[in-house]
Amino acid sequence: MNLPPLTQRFVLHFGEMGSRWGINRTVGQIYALLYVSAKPLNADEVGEALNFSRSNVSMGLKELQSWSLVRLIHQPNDRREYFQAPDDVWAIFRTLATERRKREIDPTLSMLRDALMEQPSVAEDIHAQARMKQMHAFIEM
Amino acid sequence: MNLPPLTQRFVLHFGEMGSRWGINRTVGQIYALLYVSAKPLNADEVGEALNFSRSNVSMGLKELQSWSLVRLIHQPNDRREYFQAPDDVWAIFRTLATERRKREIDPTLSMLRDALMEQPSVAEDIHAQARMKQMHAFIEM
DNA sequence: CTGTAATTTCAGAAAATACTGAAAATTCAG
DNA sequence: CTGAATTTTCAGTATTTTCTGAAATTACAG
Repeated sequence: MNLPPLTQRFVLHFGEMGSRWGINRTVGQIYALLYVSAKPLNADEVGEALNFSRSNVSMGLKELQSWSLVRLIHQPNDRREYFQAPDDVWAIFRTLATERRKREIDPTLSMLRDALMEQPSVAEDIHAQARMKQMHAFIEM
Repeated sequence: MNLPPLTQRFVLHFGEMGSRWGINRTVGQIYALLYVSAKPLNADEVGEALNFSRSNVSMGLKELQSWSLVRLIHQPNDRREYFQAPDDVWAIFRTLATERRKREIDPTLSMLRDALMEQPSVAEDIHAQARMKQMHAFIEM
């Protein structure tokens, strides 16, 4: 990895941090690099800058696209795909919040809804269901 | 694992979900079990209910305590340690938000602060630093 | 104190996840 | 169409994380 010092710090930090989020080191670094880059980069440039295999970059970019965190664009007279991170920090935040709800909250809500429909069959489950109800009410709000 | 049906569903779901949060399956399941349990449980009971080794339970409970998600209590005339999940859902949410900030936001803020003090040495880093400034301002707010 | 019950630590095994290179698929200029 | 450029897929390998059993430590009743 051969990046200017500030960029490198930022990229490495996001790599570490990535794992505390749901994303992995590679994906975190790719995002960080695109975030601070002055111009869009193509997959080869990303791989070169971070020393990742081309296929790893491809997968990482796919994941970032699925999170809507990077956008794919084309340069005139260049067949390759270029990527950039949107620069409006507010928009990034909203995107992240939405995606996170979709992945972390919604499945739980639906599980709880299902469980609340059931008739508890033993004493312990009566209490358990009551607790689930509390949680459900809270999240719904 | 031999749990009543609703409890089991809840526990398994939290296990899966755990990985989307920063916690692992085991820890997620332990928390879920304590959350729906009508009474505090000791480590052996947890291990028995979930089929985890005693040491795994010990580590999981440690982690949950470090997140302030479970509380350690003692029963009269019983030397073992019992655990329960606080029942105020609001309090749980606040705890989680605090812990999450501590682990996910604060380190980033401090890295950004440091990076903003530096004098960029190359053109790319000038732009990178400007982007970091945007991010810093946003988080700070 | 002493001995037993309870908890924690930790090195290594097991499982899960991430990463790579090679091959397949896709895209598009000519 | 053709074929070169580009991207994607995927099976296998490498790395990281989780989990366990055995041993060490701690807590406490008598």
